[in-house]
Amino acid sequence: MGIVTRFAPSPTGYLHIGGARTALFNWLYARANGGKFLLRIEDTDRARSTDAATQAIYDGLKWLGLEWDGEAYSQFARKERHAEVAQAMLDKGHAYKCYATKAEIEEFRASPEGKYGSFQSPWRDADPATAPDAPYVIRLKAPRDGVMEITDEVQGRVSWKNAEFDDMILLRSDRTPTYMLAVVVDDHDMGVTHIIRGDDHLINAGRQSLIYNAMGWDIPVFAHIPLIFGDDGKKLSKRHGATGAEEYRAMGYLAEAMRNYLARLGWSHGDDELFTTKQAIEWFNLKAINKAPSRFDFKKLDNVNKFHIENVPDDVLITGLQDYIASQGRAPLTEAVLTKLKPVLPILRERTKKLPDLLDKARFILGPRPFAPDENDAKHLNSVFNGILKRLTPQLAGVTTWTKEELETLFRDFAETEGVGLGKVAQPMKVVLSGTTKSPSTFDMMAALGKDETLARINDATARM
RNA sequence: GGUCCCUUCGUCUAUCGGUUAGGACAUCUGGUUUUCAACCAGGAAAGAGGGGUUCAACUCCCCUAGGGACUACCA
Repeated sequence: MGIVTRFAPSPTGYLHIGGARTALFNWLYARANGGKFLLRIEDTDRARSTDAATQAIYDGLKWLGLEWDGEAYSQFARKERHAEVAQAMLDKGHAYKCYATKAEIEEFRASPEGKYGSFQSPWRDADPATAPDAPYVIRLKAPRDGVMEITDEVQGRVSWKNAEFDDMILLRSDRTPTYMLAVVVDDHDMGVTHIIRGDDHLINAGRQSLIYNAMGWDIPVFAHIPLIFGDDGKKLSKRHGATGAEEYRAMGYLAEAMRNYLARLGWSHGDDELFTTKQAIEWFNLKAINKAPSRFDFKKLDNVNKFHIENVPDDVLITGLQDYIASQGRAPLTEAVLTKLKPVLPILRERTKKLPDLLDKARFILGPRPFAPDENDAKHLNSVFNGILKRLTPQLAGVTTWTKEELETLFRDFAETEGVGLGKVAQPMKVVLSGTTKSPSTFDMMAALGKDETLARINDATARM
């Protein structure tokens, strides 16, 4: 029973992080059930839609690994079909032409009764013979009695009195469709079986069901997911920090981590917090989606990111790195660099929260020799340490098994005979090897660098002191 | 104003009538450590309020409060 989901953003900006999660849920559900995940750009608002925004949505989804099936649909391109359906509704008597002008409607809204009820068109039951030769909109002839009930996979059963719904406009006077019409027609034509979207659309599910019924179409399964808020419980906006998916790439988050964090925000699988996308696909279901909105927590995201930086396969990490670098407008890492990087990846991944941190740590293997010490770390290369080096270097030169463990033992013994803490020796050595103390462990670096290179760097440093 | 939705530690959440209400992040204390850090041990921390139903309610029902969505020829 082919499941079809869709993500339908309007291209008026970047890909919002809330939208990204909606897309993720749709994607997860489709993948979990062997279904299709479709993308539709809701570009019927010509004034606000831009190609750049459409591209930003594509880019954001691609970065997040949320590949859609087939070509993306353009809602605007389907306007003839929308008009056709509006006409069909007219023919079936479920819609009517309304000649009320915008001025008349506004006048009604400004009036006392306009404060409460919605606009009731006098043309609903008017004799067609009295119709003027003037522009008109096509309105839905919404039922006045009865109840509209929908069953939502997340919200449960929700109902409204039909009287609550107004005769919404289906086709504007310029023959373009409104959102309400376009969505229903497109979802129907695209064969969408499950509509997973933000719960700001919950009422629209009722309105749209009216159209489905009028056309005699099957109503899809609804799942209205709660929105994401900022840490203060208000709608997530710029002042909370990043709201665009792209920004997270630029900050150095892994797509795998974003998928994990976003999936876990509002959905759960018992106590599982850290999981792969593969697991998320296996576990995902609509029933476990929470009904309450959740707040975005950067601290937790950092923690999730740290986990994935540590555990993701090498090629995924490299891809993430390249994505990050591209987001900074820098040239990609070359093959030569990657060859140097790959062997030290294990020591780079430890204790790193974000991709730029990892790159910082990689300086010891990538950076040009000799290293000019960082401003804050230059103090380590003082005369005392110079003396220490004089006694230590010969010992190092005599090492036969150049491993992390052997070196650590040697340093500990050495520090003990010197009568100083290990930190007094190992810490300045980091500056010698990398120019900074923000590096991997001293012994990891030495082991990775090899004996000759290590000795050469000590030489560089003593020349400077 | 009206309609609809939501409400467990600071945060994300588990619990599907019977638990000392569990976990994770953050936080605090102690330990360890060559580092931005990490790790180990331990602590503090929650069912919005009020009524019901029931032998028993975080869990079911109602009310109140607070938050949110919608109420466009936007989507």
